[in-house]
Amino acid sequence: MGRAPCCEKTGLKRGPWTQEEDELLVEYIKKNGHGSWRSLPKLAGLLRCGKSCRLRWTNYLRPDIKRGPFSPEEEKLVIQLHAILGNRWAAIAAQMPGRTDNEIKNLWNTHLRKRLLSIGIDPQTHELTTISSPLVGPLKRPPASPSTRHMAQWESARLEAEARLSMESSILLAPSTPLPPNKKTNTDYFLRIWHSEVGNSFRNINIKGEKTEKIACSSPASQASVSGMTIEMGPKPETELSSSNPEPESKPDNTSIHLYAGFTHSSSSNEVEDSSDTALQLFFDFPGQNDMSFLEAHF
DNA sequence: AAATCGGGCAACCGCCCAAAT
DNA sequence: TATTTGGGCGGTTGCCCGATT
Repeated sequence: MGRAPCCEKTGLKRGPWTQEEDELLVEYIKKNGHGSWRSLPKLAGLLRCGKSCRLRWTNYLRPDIKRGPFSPEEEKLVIQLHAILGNRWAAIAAQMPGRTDNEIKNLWNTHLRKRLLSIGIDPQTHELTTISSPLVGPLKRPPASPSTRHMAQWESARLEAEARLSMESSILLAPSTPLPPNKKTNTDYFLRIWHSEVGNSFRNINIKGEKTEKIACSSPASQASVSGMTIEMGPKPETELSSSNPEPESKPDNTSIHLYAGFTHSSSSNEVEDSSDTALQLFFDFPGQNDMSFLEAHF
């Protein structure tokens, strides 16, 4: 079953948009909204494919687009979101108001990818591609599935954020100990993403039966009881290492959060080591200090 | 001054998915 | 239920322009 082309290719203009075309498109959308992209070009008096109009609008003409170079903070955010979401540019763009998926994709392909490569970080997995060992020299780390890694990172972020949130709420109960502003941002940021459509899509994938894994946490081993909620951090108990993995929405009970150093994955014990990987470190450090410094140091 | 090279970015292509029929 | 259609997305291309030779 073939698919009909989105529009007639003949007689349509292609290539760069002229100012007149831009004006026609903007004027039409301001008056009528875009409605059906397929019929828009004819109604707006444009000799363009509907797809081309949509692209021009969403990537260039939309009034809420923030143009200009990316700030170091934005670049940092792109790297961190890419570590979680992979090449899902639209999902990354959704977390960065004013930036388009195309812009972010271009930034990644032309700048960030090369930067990561040049400092020995695999831009797809966000892992160090070589680990130097004092005994045997550089070691090649075996690759892990990107989807597996992203799920694990999602889980890590969510659980750490929830743990922080519960700690913060207990701190807030004691007015004499004000909350550090950066901590609040961390929690809100990751919980916001987790509860967005992006996080939801990951939860849905999980429900559909995709492989899941226990989560990572680089926090030191400790245990705290906060407002009736137990937060465990540290090495994972042996009994749980072999158990099947929980669906992200379902915790063992609603009063416990377990943050283990290292995560397991049913298909590969190598991935237990991933808790120390650079991407996670990058991820958890956001957005307090300027952790782009590790990149800047190389350039 | 001219030719070549390389980076950046806008735009296109084709696939996927959900809604409509 | 099967098929069609439109929108959205990610990968890729190709043009433009500044830097270098």
